[in-house]
Amino acid sequence: MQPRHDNIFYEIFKKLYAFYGPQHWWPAQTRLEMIIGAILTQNTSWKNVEKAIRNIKKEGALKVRCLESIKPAKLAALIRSSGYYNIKAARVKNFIRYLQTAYQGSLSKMFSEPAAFLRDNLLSVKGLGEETVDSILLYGGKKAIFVVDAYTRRIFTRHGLVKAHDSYQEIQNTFMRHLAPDVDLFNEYHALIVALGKNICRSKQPACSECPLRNIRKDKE
DNA sequence: GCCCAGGGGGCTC
DNA sequence: GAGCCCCATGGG
Repeated sequence: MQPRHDNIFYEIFKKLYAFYGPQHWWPAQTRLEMIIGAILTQNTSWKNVEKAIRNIKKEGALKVRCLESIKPAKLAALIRSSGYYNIKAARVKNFIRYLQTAYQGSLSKMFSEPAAFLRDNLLSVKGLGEETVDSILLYGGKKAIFVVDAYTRRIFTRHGLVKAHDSYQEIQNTFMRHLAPDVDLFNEYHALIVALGKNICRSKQPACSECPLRNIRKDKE
């Protein structure tokens, strides 16, 4: 099925973009920093992650070699502000080990893999779930993979565009059926959904009066 | 004091 | 496959 450029998924994107403007995701200087950030931000506000990343940088440890040799307890101390620091230290180490083993520590080699293949492999790394892996693929690898998060589920369920009990995969497929595989579009769309979720759609009420999506219609489906 | 944040794993049934 | 619990800090 060819995605049409006039369906409600595009309409919502346009509304959000007009309201919030470009979000400039992912806020990281390197791909490695992006990936570490994706792990650290699991169920954690980005503010707390920024401090953790600053600490790793200050230590001069934001390099594959350093992250490989650093002791888990030391890494945990550096990322303390991001919460779940013991688990996340282990998750970072798990990823680094995978990167070393499969790609000799080269992110360029890793990202040269086909997206579907890389997705499956990253999902087998303990501590990398669907949202984290898809973020890495989209924002780190520039692959056209749509990232689904809790806001996406909440907001689009509220608008009747996904079913309440749809799986992650089903929601992702819904978006990718309706949108052209465009990295920049997927990048901005997910970031805009987060912007909306953070601002005014936190409540469980259906559409507050200031919501940029308050007049959205679903008769274009 | 409460609730939540840019989740994921493990366990139970 | 769905429903819990655990991980843990920091900000509102």
